[in-house]
Amino acid sequence: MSRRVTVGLHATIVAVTGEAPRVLTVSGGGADAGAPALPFGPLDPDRHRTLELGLRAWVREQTGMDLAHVEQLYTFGDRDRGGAADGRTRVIAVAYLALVRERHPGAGHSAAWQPVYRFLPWEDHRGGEPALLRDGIRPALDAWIAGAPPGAARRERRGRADITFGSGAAGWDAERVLDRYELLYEAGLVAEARRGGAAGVGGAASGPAGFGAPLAFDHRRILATALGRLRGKLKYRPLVFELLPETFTLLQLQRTVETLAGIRLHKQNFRRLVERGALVEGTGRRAPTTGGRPAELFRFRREVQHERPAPGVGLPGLPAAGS
Amino acid sequence: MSRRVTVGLHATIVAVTGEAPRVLTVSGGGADAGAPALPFGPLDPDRHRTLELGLRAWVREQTGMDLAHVEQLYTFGDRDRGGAADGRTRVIAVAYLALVRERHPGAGHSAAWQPVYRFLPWEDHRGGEPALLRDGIRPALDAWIAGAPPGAARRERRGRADITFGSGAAGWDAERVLDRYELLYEAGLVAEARRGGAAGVGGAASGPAGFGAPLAFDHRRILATALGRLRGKLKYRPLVFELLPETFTLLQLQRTVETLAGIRLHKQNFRRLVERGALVEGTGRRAPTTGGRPAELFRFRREVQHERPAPGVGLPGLPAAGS
DNA sequence: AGGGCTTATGCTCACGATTAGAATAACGTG
DNA sequence: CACGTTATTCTAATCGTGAGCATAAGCCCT
Repeated sequence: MSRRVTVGLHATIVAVTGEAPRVLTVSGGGADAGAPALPFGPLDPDRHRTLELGLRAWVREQTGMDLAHVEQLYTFGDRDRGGAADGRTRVIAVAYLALVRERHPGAGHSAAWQPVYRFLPWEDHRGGEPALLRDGIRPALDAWIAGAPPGAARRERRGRADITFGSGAAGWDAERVLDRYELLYEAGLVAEARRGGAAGVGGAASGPAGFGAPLAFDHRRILATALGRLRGKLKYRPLVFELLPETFTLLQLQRTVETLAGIRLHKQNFRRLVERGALVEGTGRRAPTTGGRPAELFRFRREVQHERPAPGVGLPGLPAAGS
Repeated sequence: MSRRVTVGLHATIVAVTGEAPRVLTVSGGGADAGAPALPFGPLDPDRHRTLELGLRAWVREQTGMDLAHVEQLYTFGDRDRGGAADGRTRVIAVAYLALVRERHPGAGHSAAWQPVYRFLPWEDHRGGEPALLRDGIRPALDAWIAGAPPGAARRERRGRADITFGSGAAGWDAERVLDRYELLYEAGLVAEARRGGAAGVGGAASGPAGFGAPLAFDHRRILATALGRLRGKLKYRPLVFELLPETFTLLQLQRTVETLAGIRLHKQNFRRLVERGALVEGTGRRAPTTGGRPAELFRFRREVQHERPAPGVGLPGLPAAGS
């Protein structure tokens, strides 16, 4: 007879502390060699009036945390995506992104904050291109490209690698996080690729470890989706402020954006964009000094959302939207 | 006992013919007074290996059409979203956007192409602001605003109306299709709002008809999501070419973009952007004349996708992305 | 054949926005 | 009080866009 369908609700909960973006994880499921997992739980059609409410309930239960900003990311439903306890249930995953300010993992829970760049180390370009990219990933990709039959197939692989990892004429596109993860997956360069095919086969793979730390199930794919979406949305929605305290200095704001975008920004121009966009207003107060001239504390002007069509912090490449 | 969960796969299939964007509909479900519906069907966990394959299977069955470009839009899961035959099944809807070139509704099927702007008439600004907006919607929204208690609540409503319908300082933002539909829904200005609350209550509402033609279930919300996504994505992905024949004139290309974006564009500048972006290449041939100097036929350069990070057709407001 | 209409295509000019960096201000410390 | 550090202001060069003028190349008509 027909298999049952279950809908799982998955949360990518992101905070920024100590100049690193962090994601909240719980201890992972059995078959996946104990890799950490994102908080998740099945939709209860009786108790959960909406998907988002169900997600919030599960997160509260598993991490003791109440979410503020929540948005839906994507729905994953491949038969072999894993996540089914037995083979008789088809598990669909609806993934969400949540942004939180502080890092209180809620006492009495096993949840822990992990640096996002542990799982996606090739995404952090704040100190220039990571060595892992030059010494590890690009050579491995070159081998993968060379592994295709000459001609169209090989050109195809090279084209994809060039555009996603910014090797060609075009530079690094910070938003293509998911494209990069999926390319590495296809090339067999992340551990999850070797759990491959049939769900429940489990067990760690032999051979080289793969780049970055793995997550349970397809949760690293979800994380990549989340980071890509977040990076893209920073440009036209004032999302950063969900991650910052009530008042902050412009440098704090800039560092938070840089942390998420994984690139460094020009200080003076960043300030100008933020101020011209009227995203913030100065409180008279100044921040405790950290070695130099004390900075003024600013506050997010929530009104912008009702004034301008696409308020966001400027990221290079794309000029600020909404004249 | 626990209700069952079903996953529905919904397709918003869009084509552009005769200077109008069109969406493929099938004859609607019973409870909704025969309003047309989008093609959809439940995920079969045994037969459908992926959600997208399931969608394609349902579309082929209901419309005889094979889809090329397909992308996921959003997953709707509110308990009261309708779509359940009985009250004992919880129906989650995964919505997709598909783009097709021609308009062959597949013989022997009840499917039919409907102009998108029949359902969202306030979205077509190619001939200036539609009269419906000035004479119908804005006054109705003003009444809705005035219906809130004075103070914060009323300011809140006015702010939302201003930003979504572009009444304030900021102009019309073509991408906010979903925001506008949801505002009209909340204000009770679309027919679906009166089917309200409990699923299956059905029956047409009394009172004024509401703006635009309704669709079954929450399918107009899905359509609004699709149009908004499409408008946004035109800017940084070469999606238009999925809707055009193999060769086309630059004016055809421009008209197709205008049709979807719902606004008119400056001809010379549009050409410049398309050509500078190297999105197209001229074939030597020229199109059959339509009254003036014959135009050259162009072809989409598929290679761009492997050259530039964000190739798309230029839309005003936002400069073309990807230096 | 030539004038007039229509659409295509090429080009210019003004303006606003962005990039990059110099210059100056304000604080703590030795 | 000079120095290191961070904040903040300002400038110059460059690029991209918005708008419109001018020219080209077909058709139709007289």
